[in-house]
Amino acid sequence: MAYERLPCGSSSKDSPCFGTLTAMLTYVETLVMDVIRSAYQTAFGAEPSPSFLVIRPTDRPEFGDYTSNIAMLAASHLKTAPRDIGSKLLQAISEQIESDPSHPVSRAEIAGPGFINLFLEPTAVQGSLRSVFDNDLPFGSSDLGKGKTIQVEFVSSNPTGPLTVGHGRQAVLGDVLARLYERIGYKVVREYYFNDEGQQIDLLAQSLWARYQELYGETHDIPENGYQGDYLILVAKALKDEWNRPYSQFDEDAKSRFRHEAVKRMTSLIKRDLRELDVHFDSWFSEADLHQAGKIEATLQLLRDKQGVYEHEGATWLRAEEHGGAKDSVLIRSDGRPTYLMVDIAYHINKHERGFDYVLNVQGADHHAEQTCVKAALRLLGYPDEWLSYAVHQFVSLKEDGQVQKMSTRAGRFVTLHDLTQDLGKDVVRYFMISRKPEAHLDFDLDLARAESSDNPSTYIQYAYTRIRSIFRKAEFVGFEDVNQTDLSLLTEAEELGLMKMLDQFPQVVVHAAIDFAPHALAEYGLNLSRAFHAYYDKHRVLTDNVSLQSARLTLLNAVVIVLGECLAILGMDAPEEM
RNA sequence: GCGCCCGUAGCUCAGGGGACAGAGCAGCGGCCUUCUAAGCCGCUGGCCGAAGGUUCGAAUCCUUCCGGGCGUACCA
Repeated sequence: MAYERLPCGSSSKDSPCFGTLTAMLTYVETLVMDVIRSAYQTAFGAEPSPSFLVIRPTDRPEFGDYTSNIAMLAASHLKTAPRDIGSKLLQAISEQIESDPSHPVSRAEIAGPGFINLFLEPTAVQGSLRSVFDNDLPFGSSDLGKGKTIQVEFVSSNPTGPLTVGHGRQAVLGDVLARLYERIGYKVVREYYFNDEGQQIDLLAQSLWARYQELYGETHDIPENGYQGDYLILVAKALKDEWNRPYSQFDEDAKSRFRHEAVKRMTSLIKRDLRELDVHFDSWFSEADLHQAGKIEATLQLLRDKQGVYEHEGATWLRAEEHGGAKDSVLIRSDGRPTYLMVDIAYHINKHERGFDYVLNVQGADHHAEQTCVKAALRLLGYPDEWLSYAVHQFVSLKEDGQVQKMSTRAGRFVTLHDLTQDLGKDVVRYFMISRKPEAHLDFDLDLARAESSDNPSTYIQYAYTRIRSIFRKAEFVGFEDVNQTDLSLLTEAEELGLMKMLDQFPQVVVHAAIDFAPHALAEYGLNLSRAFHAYYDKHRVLTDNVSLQSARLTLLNAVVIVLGECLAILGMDAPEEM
C-alpha cells in the first residue's frame, strides 16, 4: 500500500488528521498514478504539482477504468489548451506502452474537454486481487494512526432513564467510528461519561419516590421537570418488594436511598441496552469524581490565570466569544454552583492529563453551542485545536405507516432502544442507524427494517456473505495457502474485473469513513459490493468442471468474503454462515 | 434576530468542482430440474428548493432568498 501526503487545506471537517489530509493510494491507483506522473514528466520535463495528480475510477465503461483531469488542471500553469496537453500526455503514454510489455494500461484516450481515459490490462486489475491476501495487516487496515491513542467518548447519557432510539444512533455511530479508527492504526479507548449526582439525579430520586408512594395509595405529584416515564413504576415495584415499607417523607434518609437505587438501576438498564446492541465501553467516567477531586476549582483557576473569565451580575463568565466560542457563557452561577460547561471543561483537562493523543466526542446537534465553548476554553489554555474533535449527529425519528413520532425522555414519550433492539435485532438496528450520514436527520423506516427479505439492506449484505460461505462448504474450500498458485488471468469476465476494482477501493473507503466521520460510506460500500456479488453469482457459475477456473473464482470470492466480513465487522454486524 | 445542519425520483437517501444525475422502497413486467429466489434482469419515474455569481466546467464552491430541524438557559 502506498501513501502520499498532501496539504490538508480543503478539508473543513473537524477530524484528527494531523493538519494534513493523508491520501492513500490503492494497488490499482498506484499503477495509474505512476503512469500519469511519468507521462507528464516525459511530456513537459518537470514533476507535476501534486494538486494536478487527480485520478478517479470512471462511472461509465466507455470512459475506461480510470480517468484523469490533469490536462484541465494544468492548463493555466502550462499556458496550453487542455486538449493539447492531453495529446502530449497520450503520446507519452503510448511510448510507455510500446516500450514496456507489462505496462498496466492497454490503451488511453482523450475525451470531452480533455479527460485522459485509461483502459487497464486485466493483469493490472488481477494484481490487485493478490494484494487482498498479501498484506501484513488485514486488507483494509492501515497504520495511518501510528499507534497514537484516541479516546472516543459517546452516549454519555445520564442515568435517569432507559436509552432511547436517539441514544442508539449515537451508540452505533461512536462504536463504528471507534472500530474504524482501530482499523487505521489508532489505539482506541471508548469512554462513557455519566453524572451520578446533582440536580437531575435529585429529580430522578424524587420522581421515583413519588411512584413508590403511589404504590402505598398516596398520591404525590412528580416534580415539575421530573421524570414522568412509566419505567420508574417498575423500579418502584421492585423496591417495594425488597423494602416492604413506606417512606412517607422525602427526608435525607429517603433521598439518599432513592437516589442510590435509582442510579444503580438506571445504570444497569443502560448497560443492558448497550450490551444488546453489542456496544461496549472500556471506561465509565463519573462526573462526581471531578467534583470530589477539586478539579472544578483548579480548572477555574487555570482559566483565571489566562484572563479567560470575568464576573457579571454575581456569576462567573467564560470569555468564549473572543476565542471562537458561540457566546460568552456562565461557568459559576451566582449561587456558587458550577454549570455543566464548567464541569465539561474540567473533564477535558482530565482527558488531556490522562495522555490521550486525540479526543473525539460524539454528540447530538443540540450541543453545538456547548462544543464551541469547550473548544474556546481549551484554546485559551493553549491546547492544539486538532486535539479535540466533535462528530456531531442529528436526531432520529421513527417512521411507521408514514407516521413520524417525536420523542422526549422527560415527558416519558419515547420508544426505547431496548424495545427497538428486541423488535428488530441488533444487526438491523445497527445497519439502519449507520446508513445515513451523521449530519442528516435520520428517518428510521420501521416497516422496511422489519422486512425479512432482500428489501432490507441489512439482510441483503449478510445474505451475500452467507451465499459465498455456502459455496465454500460445498467446494470444501478452506482458503489458499499461496494465492500465487492460482491462475488469476482466467478472471476476465466484466463482472469479475468489476468486483476486483471494487475490492481495490476498500482501504480507501475505510480511511474516508474514519477521518471524514462518514461511516455511512462503509454501509453504502457494503451494499454495493453485495449487489455486485449477487449479480455475478446469478450470471456465472463458480463450481464447474474446469478446475483452474473454479480455483480462480474461489479465490475471487475468498477476497469478496474477506472484505464483506470486514465491512460487517466494522459495522458491528454478525456474518452468518447460514441463513 | 443571530449561529449550526438539512432541502436531489411519489417515499427514504447516496453523490459534495468534471463528461448523459445514482441506489433502495413503492409501481409495472420477466427469471428457480444447475453453487441458498432472504437472489437476478428489465421498464416507469428528476428544471438536484429559487435566483444571482465564481469557473473551461456547478447538484457540488460563494452570496441572497424560501422551506424544515436544532441551538441561541445562571438546563444537562
